[in-house]
Amino acid sequence: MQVPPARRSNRERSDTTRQALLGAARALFVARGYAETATPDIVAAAGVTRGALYHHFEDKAALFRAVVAAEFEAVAADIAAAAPAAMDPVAALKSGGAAFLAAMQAEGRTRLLLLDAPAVLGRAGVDELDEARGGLNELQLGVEAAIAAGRFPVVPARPLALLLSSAFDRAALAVADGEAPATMQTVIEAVIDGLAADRTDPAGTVRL
Amino acid sequence: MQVPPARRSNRERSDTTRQALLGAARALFVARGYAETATPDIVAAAGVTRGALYHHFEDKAALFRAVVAAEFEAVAADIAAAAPAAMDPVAALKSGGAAFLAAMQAEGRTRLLLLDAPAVLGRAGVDELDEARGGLNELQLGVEAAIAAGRFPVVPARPLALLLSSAFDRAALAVADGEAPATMQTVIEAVIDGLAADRTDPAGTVRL
DNA sequence: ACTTGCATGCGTGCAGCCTGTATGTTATTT
DNA sequence: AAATAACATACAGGCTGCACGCATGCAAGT
Repeated sequence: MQVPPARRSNRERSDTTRQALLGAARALFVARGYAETATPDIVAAAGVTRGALYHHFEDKAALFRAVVAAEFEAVAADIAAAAPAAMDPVAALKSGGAAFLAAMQAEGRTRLLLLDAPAVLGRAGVDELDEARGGLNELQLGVEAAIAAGRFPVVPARPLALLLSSAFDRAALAVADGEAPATMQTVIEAVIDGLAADRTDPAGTVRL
Repeated sequence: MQVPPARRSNRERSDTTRQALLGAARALFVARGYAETATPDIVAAAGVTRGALYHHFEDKAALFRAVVAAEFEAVAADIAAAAPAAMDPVAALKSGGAAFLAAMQAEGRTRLLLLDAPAVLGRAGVDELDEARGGLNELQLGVEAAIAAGRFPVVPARPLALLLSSAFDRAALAVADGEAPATMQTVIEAVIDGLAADRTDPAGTVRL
């Protein structure tokens, strides 16, 4: 029997093709990297034409940006899903780090967010997307809380958050490359504990 | 008057064109990034033809790899030039970090080594070049020394070195983006001091 | 309700550029 | 003088972004 073009609203059509493009693009970007992935391959996998791609996205980089934005969203969601919330600031940083480490192990996530994204979108572009959905801001708030509670040394919160974020990223990369998660988690906690231990020193301990 | 082709040895010819290519490529990679730099532009700037480029380098990525390798070499040289050498392990890490931070401020170095290199050569490829000329190994040795001296917590040295290296990188990036070097240095020292402070705790201090 | 006009979603073809290689030419080494 | 290294030139294939064309959804007026 004939299939009458199944009258769909424009909104529906757009959404489905956008999703198809984003899905196909993500898979190929992960498998081959941004530079090695050609738009003809993407649209073939998505079952549409290049016309559709360039109708929905300004260019190949814009498509990539959309994929990365969705990925940040997913990371934030994964972390939020595992959030125990209210606890002391230092413990919160540690458990947040663990949650981040776990969330980043989703297939291809490290390549997408930590390898290709900075080169394609620039560091600033990545940070923008990251901050748009929690990420860095969340971490900075955690650092500020730890400082305010007197558990961390009094240093500029944003720069410290940047360094910690970078360390978390590298840890995620190491795990994705085969390093034991427990090992990286241990080292991360050593760094955080260090910052915290530092604090109690002048006031709460006596050095012999 | 005529310029007789000035008989030059093959070695000389190769060296000069290689240098011209590396120099021109570096400048363009820094100015526009790897992906946006075309080989025709590189050879035009170098005053040779694409034939020469593909005679000396397997492909565009190989040329980039050579540029990156030279840059790591330069970083190592800059750091070595500022090395005060023998001091206590923790102080050595701090001064090493400062030297690294300063060395990375050379024009375009952060873009080359921290943004494009990971995407083009892969994390493993970058680490390989880095280790080939000191870099990570140096840092790992420093960490091992601090641990051996009982100044750092007993954690796997390599992973900790990775995290610290990553933090240093991010600090260099921040400074290149306009952040005050003193600020980043302060934060880095806070992290290192934290790791060190941690250590004296069980043995050398009494917690009240 | 109908149709008229416009906007949206998408397919197709084209122009320009870029990479890598094959082939030719000149200079150097042996 | 033969062989080889250092380059120059020409070419093939592929990719990106845009211009254009077509069909369908949609909003308004009557």
